[in-house]
Amino acid sequence: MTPDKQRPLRADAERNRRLIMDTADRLFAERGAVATLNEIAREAGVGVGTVYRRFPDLQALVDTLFTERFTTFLALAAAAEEHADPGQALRHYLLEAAQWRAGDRALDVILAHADLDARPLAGMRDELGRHVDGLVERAVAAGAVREDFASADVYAYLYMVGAVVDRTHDIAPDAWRRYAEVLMVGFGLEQAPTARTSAMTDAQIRLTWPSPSARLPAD
Amino acid sequence: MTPDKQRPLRADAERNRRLIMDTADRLFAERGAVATLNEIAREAGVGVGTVYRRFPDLQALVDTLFTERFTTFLALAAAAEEHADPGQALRHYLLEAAQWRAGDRALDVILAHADLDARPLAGMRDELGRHVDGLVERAVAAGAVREDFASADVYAYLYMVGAVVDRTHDIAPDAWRRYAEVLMVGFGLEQAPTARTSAMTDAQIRLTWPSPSARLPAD
DNA sequence: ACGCAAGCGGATAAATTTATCCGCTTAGTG
DNA sequence: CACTAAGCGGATAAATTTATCCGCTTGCGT
Repeated sequence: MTPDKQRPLRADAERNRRLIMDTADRLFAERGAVATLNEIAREAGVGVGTVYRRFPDLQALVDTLFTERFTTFLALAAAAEEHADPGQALRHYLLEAAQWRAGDRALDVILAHADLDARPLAGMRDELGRHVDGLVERAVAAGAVREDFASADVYAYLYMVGAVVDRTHDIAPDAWRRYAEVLMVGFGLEQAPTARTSAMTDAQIRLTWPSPSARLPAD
Repeated sequence: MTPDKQRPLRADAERNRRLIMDTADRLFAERGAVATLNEIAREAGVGVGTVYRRFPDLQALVDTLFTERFTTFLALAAAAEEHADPGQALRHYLLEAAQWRAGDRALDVILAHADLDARPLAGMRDELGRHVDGLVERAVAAGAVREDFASADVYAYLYMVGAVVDRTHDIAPDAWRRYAEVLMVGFGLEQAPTARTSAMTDAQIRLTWPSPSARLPAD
């Protein structure tokens, strides 16, 4: 067993590492697409070598960025479990998770390139799975949701809300709330269709259609 | 005004054009991502020049492929309007549209690269808009759906079902039906949560998480 | 069956992306 | 302070992608 007791990075190296991650993050958010490691280096004001030394390729950088975020995401699930009422707990989680998804501009890019089977991510995925299973089991047992509601529905919900978020970021930042509500009603988690958020206008929807300009935003 | 009366292509050229389009389609479907024009040429067994002569760049090819498909999509909307019952008409359209989305493996790739503002596509988009507006107005007037239901909700529905479809193509080809139903219930378009399609298993959901292998499928 | 506009193929140029190597600099220990 | 392991930068090589050009071939109207 090789003792991979890797000592901490030198202060300047750690500083650069952070700078590279923050720059990548900003770049991903600004353009809605990944940037090359060379671009990130230029933008961060460090040499390419410095980037490649720390992140062998784009995948490594993306996975690192995602690992950091995933920690927050896990915390949300843990926090939701605090609720005494199982229905509230699940509702709360679904709303917080969607909000997290909506509040992070770089996240869709990162998700599109992450590798959940890669090392520390796989463990976090499994831990998340346990939290979600718990939330779902309790809510179903309490009759707070359709009796056939399953963990898979939570992930599907996130995929669906994510799809709306990705297309409405810049157009109607709160549009996702309407569909989060619709889904919860559909899942029997909420009774009244209260329509807290109204539908997008035709002009707004128009902007969500596929177009190259929607893919390379600021310049 | 230049009379761009472009005479039909020579028979062999037309044949090649079709071959290129079909090959691109197949490649997109197989790999879940766009291929380069040179790859398409090689796979189709024609010279690169032949491809570039007909399609100046990838965008042109994608837009052409999408235009063809969009015709089908418009026909669905027109057919749905036949229903005497406005609720049935809308329900029927939502289901048919989702099914169309689910039944075409190359479609998500094409959608991700299409340019709806480009010429004949813009006109088709507007025509679709008129059909959808009609379906929605009639359904709302008849009280078959939530009174605040809007055209934007139809597009959002498609984005959401599309998100599920894209991740479950190869894993559970019918999974989207469950969420189409959930959304319809949430929109007040259907009363009973009948759960015709059950949720995916944990193992299936696992396969929908982001991973590079999910992006380059067969090899 | 002739003639030629239209079409074809694919070598190759240009641009972009990806990644390495190595001489110079510096943080941090003693 | 001095020494050295760790880190830095960026020129440049390798791989990939994108696109053009032009000599040869062929469909098809007469």
